[in-house]
Amino acid sequence: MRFLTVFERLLEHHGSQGWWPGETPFEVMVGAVLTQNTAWTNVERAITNLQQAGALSPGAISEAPHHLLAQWIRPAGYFNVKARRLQNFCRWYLEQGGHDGLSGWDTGALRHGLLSVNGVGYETADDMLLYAFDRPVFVIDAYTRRIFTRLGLVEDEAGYEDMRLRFEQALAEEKRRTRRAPGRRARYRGRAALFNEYHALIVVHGKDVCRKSPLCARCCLRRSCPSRQ
DNA sequence: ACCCAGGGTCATA
DNA sequence: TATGACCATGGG
Repeated sequence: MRFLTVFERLLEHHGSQGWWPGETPFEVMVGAVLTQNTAWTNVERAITNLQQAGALSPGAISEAPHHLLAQWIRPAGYFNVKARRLQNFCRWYLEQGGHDGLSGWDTGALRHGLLSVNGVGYETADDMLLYAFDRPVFVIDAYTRRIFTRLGLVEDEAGYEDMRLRFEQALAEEKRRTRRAPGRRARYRGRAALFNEYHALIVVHGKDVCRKSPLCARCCLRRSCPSRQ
C-alpha cells in the first residue's frame, strides 16, 4: 500500500487539482507539446497568442507559415522546434480523422501512433492519452522520477517504460487489496481518473521539492512531504 | 549573473 | 545503448 498511500497524502495536502488546465482536448494536446521542458506560465501566453490569432485549431496550425506559428508560440521557448513539432502532430491528427477518427483506436495502437510523430515522445504522448483521450496511462515526468527514486519506490536506473509499468501495476495491485468501508464509494473510480489526479498532484508537489540533495531537509523530511511515514 | 522549467531529437562512439 | 549538444523564453 505504498503508491496509494503517497497518493492519499498528496491529495490530503494539496487538494484535488482537476487537471489538465485546458479548455478542449485539442488545447490539451497543444499544451502537451508546448510544455516540453518549459514552465507552464510561458505555455499559457503561447496558447493565448494562438487563440487571439484564431489559430488554435489543427487546420490553422497545419497551414500556418512557419515564421508566423513560431512567432505566436515564442513565449513557450524552443519556438522553431516546437512550431515544427506542432505541425507534424496536427497534420498527423487530421490525417487520422481528428478525435472522432482516433477515439475508436485501442490504447496501445493510439500510443504507438502518437509516438510515430516526430516531436512527440513518451511523456507528451502519455499526457495526450491521459488528459485528452481519457485513457488509463500513467504519465512519468522529471518530478515523478525525482520524488519516487528519492522515496526508494523506484530504482534510479529505471527507464521511462519501467517506471510507467511499475506505477500502473503497483496501483492496480494496491487497489485490488484495498477494502473500502461498507457503503462508501471510491473517489477515483476508474484507473484514468486516479492516474489523472495522481500525476497532477505529483507536478504540483514537485515544484516544491528540492532538486539537489536526495536528503534535503526542505522537501523530503518535512511533515507535508509524502516521503514521511 | 546564474539556475531552472510538466522533453525530444540527432550525431557520435 | 548511452552520453552529449542543441533548442530558447521568462521567473526566481
